[in-house]
Amino acid sequence: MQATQRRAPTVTEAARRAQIVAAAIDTIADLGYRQASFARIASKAGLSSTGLISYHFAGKGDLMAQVVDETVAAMSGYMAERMAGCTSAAAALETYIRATVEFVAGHRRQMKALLEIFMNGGMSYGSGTELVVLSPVETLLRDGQASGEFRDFDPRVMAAVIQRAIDGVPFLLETQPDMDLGAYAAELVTTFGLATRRSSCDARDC
Amino acid sequence: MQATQRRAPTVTEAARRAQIVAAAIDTIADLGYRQASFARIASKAGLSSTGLISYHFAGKGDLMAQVVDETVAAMSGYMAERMAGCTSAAAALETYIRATVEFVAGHRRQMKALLEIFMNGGMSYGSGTELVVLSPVETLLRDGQASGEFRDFDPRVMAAVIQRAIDGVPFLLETQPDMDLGAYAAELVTTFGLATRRSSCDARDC
Amino acid sequence: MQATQRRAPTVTEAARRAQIVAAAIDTIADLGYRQASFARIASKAGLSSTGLISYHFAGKGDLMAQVVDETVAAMSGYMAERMAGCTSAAAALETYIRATVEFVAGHRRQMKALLEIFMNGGMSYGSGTELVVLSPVETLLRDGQASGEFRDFDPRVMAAVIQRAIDGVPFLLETQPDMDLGAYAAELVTTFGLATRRSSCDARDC
Amino acid sequence: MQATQRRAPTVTEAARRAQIVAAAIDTIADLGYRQASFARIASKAGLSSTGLISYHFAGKGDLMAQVVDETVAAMSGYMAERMAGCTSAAAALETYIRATVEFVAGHRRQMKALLEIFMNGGMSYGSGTELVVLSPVETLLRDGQASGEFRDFDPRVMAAVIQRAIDGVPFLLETQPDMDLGAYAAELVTTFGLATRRSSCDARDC
DNA sequence: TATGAATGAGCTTTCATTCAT
DNA sequence: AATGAATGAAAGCTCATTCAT
Repeated sequence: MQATQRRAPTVTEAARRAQIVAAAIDTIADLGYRQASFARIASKAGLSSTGLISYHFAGKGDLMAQVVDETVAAMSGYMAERMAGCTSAAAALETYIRATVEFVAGHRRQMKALLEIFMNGGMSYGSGTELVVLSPVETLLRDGQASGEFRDFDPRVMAAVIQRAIDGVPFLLETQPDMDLGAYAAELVTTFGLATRRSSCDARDC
Repeated sequence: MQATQRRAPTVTEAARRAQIVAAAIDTIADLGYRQASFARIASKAGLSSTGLISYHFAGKGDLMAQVVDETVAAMSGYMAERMAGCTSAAAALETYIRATVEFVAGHRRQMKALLEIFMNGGMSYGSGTELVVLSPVETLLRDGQASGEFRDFDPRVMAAVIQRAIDGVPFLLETQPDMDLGAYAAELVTTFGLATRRSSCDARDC
Repeated sequence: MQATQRRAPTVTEAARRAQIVAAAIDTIADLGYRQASFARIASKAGLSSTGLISYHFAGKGDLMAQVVDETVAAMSGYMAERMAGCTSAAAALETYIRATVEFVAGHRRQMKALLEIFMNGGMSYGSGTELVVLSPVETLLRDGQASGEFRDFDPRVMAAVIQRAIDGVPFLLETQPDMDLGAYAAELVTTFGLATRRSSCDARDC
Repeated sequence: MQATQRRAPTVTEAARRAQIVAAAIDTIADLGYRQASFARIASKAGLSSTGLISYHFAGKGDLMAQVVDETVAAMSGYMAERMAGCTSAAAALETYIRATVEFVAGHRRQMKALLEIFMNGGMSYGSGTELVVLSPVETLLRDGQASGEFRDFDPRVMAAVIQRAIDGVPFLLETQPDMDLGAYAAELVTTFGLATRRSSCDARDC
């Protein structure tokens, strides 16, 4: 019952938990959520017993939640760093797209695991992702509309569209592993630039 | 035996199969792919044993393939009807978006089941979706570029973005069940209209 | 329940039963007893339903008993013909060995099926074979001892040894399918000639 | 997990495995291979679930292989001890026959199980028996021929005949449980003595 | 006489979890 | 803190058999 009542974790415990979480990510990425049994995760982690996982985590759901938390935290940190210093909303959007694509491309195994968990575990896509990940884009879009940079559209819908375009990267990579992600990001930047900004004609008084 | 040698199916058999497929869709939609065991599907269908499912289908994969086939066939029929008579590529794109959103909204359970199967079963998203569902959009976009209606973009990337925007409807509906789908479709039409068409400035020789 | 209460079988019924028995032999010979399910037998017989087998036979045991009966009857007929006209016991033994080896070699599928059933079905080797097949050899040996041709040995033991040597042919054929069965029979004839006959030295007053 | 990665087995594990193997032998001997399901073996072993068998053995094939290994090892040890110190080939053959009959008679349940597995499991009689059990006799016979003790016969055929005569003991015991095995062995010794040795007439220059 | 349909028990295997040590 | 052992439920699948037509 160690994992349920939150006390300060020892160093050893933290290390074990991290090791197990890492093994879980690897296993899910390699074999998919369904094949990622405790037995296989323990095997990949070099653990002698599945009981050790049960000992450190309250259950399978708990372990998966930790995988999600860790991955989302990593992404959040990366994004925060990259987004700092953006002046205009348009620039922020471009940065957001490029940075996210880059992160997704550089953490393919984590993203695959994340996706598998969202689709498979009880964790619903809506309740998890939308609140944590969707929001920043929507905020960004609202800011752009307020400042007059962006045309009038439903920010929630546009945010969903953009987010899903970015989240689609893993799928594309599965089909075309050698895809040029810089080009992909550039396409998205152009596309959503055109889709969001006030018409350049208007701007140029046509 | 039934499932191994292909004969002309009897009326009774066709009915049973349809009943089982329907129960499978319901079960998957309600409980998710992982919980959709033969036992639960049989229970939902009011069958006496899981053996009857094995009797009518070669295995779980076969049953799931039938679910996919049936749903895709329904969507294809619907789309074919709606797409007929589109003259310009832009009109075709608009119709495609509106029709697909409508269909998805009107067949939420089937779409949920479809998604679960794609994510979970052996049926890979890439091999399944891309060929069956993604392709028509890409073709449409290529046509528009060839005719000069659309600007120069990567049609595969744009197709993926559009398709994912549409496939996202079920997720949005989960969060906001009362969402105005007509408005959503209209937003998408506007968005991808702006994103794809040759700049109006160019058209007016700016 | 047709198969349990013995009435005169119609021509059609006899044909069906023979067809099913033949299919059972083929299936067992090809796949082994364990894989020889009603489904597979029906499939090999070109039958539309396993129910037809249940209709014609009281159960799986009954069907297997028919396979045994039919094969044993065929062998008995063949042996009776070949054994006719043997004068001395030694000649009879030689003929018995050669004829049985020939029959076994010429009906490998039936013999394989027979063996599988004996080893697998409830039908015990002792109760079935010993009474039906073992006896003639024992009788033959006793006759030879009575006439003074054969030395003094336990006829039951010798009969068992001879019979098992012959029954071993299918096993040898499995390992060495191109084995020369004539040579094998000749070896057995010599071996059991030496083992059974009164010493030639004694006969020649050494 | 246990069954997949080979570690040094603990005392407890070894005991459990031995217990399960013993229960498997008993079950097969009592009910035959086909009825020897994990459920029945577990029940006979007093285990709480079939899962425990799967936990200790990689599968049914693995368990059966252990049964075979254990039995063959026991027999090999017994035979090695008994065969030591045989000088002539004739003496070796006699010892082999007597010792094997004794062992078979004293381990009827194991032998029955062994036979059932050979006939039923994937373990083919040819690949298993011929190499492990048949060979020593054949070698022995070849040695006797080389030394001039034995007459000229096909050693493989003779070995097969001898081996099958010995393997037939369980069947005979099934019919006549009170059979005198010493007498049986003596009969075999005499029989195969006559069948193999160079004619005494030749020896005496007849 | 024969068929398609249905049944329910049975199979091996995998699983997350618990527990004594 | 960690291990090996054990548990029992659940999984997908096959089977011989029954039955209405």
